Amino acid sequence: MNAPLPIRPTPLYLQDDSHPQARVCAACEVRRSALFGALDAASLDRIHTHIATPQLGPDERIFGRGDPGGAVYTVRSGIVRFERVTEGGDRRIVRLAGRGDLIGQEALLQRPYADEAVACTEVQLCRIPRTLVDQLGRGENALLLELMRRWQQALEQAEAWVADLATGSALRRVLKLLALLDRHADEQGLIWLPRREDMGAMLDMTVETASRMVSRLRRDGAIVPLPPRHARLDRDRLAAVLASQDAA
Amino acid sequence: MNAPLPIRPTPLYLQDDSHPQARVCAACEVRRSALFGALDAASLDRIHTHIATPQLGPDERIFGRGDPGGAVYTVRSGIVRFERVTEGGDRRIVRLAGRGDLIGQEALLQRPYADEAVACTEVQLCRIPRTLVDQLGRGENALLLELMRRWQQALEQAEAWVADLATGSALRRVLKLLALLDRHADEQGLIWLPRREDMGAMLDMTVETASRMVSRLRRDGAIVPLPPRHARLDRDRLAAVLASQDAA
DNA sequence: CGAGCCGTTGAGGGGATTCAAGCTCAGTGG
DNA sequence: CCACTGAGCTTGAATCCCCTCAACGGCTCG
Repeated sequence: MNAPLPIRPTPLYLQDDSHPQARVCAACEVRRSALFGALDAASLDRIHTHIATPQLGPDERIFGRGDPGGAVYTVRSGIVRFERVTEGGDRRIVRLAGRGDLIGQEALLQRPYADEAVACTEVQLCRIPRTLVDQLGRGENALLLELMRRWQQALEQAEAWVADLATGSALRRVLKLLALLDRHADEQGLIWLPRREDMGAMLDMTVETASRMVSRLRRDGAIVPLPPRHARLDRDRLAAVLASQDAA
Repeated sequence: MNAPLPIRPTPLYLQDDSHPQARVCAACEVRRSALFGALDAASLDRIHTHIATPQLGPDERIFGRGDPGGAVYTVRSGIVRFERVTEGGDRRIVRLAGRGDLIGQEALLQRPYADEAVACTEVQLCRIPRTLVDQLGRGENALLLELMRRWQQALEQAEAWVADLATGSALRRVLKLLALLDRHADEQGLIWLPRREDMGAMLDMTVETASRMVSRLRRDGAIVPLPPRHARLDRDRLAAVLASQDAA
């Protein structure tokens, strides 16, 4: 059971004669960090009609690997995972995206999606058709800069994933994952705690090992699992465990 | 000992009154796959004077993590590795770049470089000052598209690194690395074979384990090391070993 | 209430690390 | 010319971490 996300009311100063979706876009709480934050009100007004804001539940698919890329998405809330199947035949999660992240950028290059994108938590998206960005790209330079910034950000996240989550002992990798998830904590300070099977797909370990590590941290008081799929972290104790781990 | 790379003569039809560097750019053997392949001759003529073509030997540094990003580079030949130091304190190679790849894209966003870039083999580069792309970006759309394409390519390589090189047994990871290096083989079919220490930094294993795996493949006749730092692969036998590995 | 999924824990075995020693080879200097 | 040296590679033995296989408990749902 996942509690529905709160819906913010439209600010009063925007309840004018604009198109409804334009008001939603302008009021978007992630707009300052979102892709279209780079656009002025006039540009926004030209495109708002084509932007959908789909909402998905856990384990619902956003797009699949190989699907024709018809749109890019901005993550407004929630966590999205990118999966692919290794040649060995097992599922591997290669990256996570959270609030403000841009996903499915391949679409802008008229390419099929490279990975399967699946919602981890309840997820709110902005769906931006590819053609929309195409025509904007002709004139607006701010958008392109913002786009490149996101691209680079995704790249750095992918490299950080290799450096952090694919390195060291099982305990260390779990600690790093928790640190990453902590950056996506909700307003009550709760994190999304993946199923052990998903943790295995992220960290290349078995469900048993993932369970053992989480249990160990739970016994140390560093994490308090709050089913379903959530937990509270004690950052200090986690840091202490990580430090004692590095010392060894 | 690394043999000097062959220098191609300038095609006859280009020996006109152009600037010398313009001729070099136009004759560049990787141009069709290079960033500026998207530009026409006129644009090329405007910028050629500012493009340097540095040449580096093995283990020479191209840029360091945190350096102010003054330029992007196209790899004309050779292999470049991206390193960073994990919080654990040990060196980790997070990606490789080869012919035609664009490196240091952070510079276009006026950011410092995210990783240390080091030449693995003899490397030839095109150095493209950031300001040059800035002014081109205003008018030329083809360049921007090409730029985004490369960005996406780098991202996909990073994700494939996680899926391939950070997954499975030590033998499997070594096999995957060899397959990757094979795609950068030179004209004689030789690959760059990293030092065991570097293999360890790529695959998160010890030098001893890396050595054991290479030795095992050598005994199986799947790889013939040709010091210094090179080897010849038997693709069929490598595939056979990989298959028998997956079966287990 | 039984079925099924998920998480947990234990026992045993295997693969990677750790620690250690010996090897090749290039460079150096007696 | 050749011992000496140090870096890189290889191999062995012991240890340990993680995987595999197995069993069990809590929970949700039909």
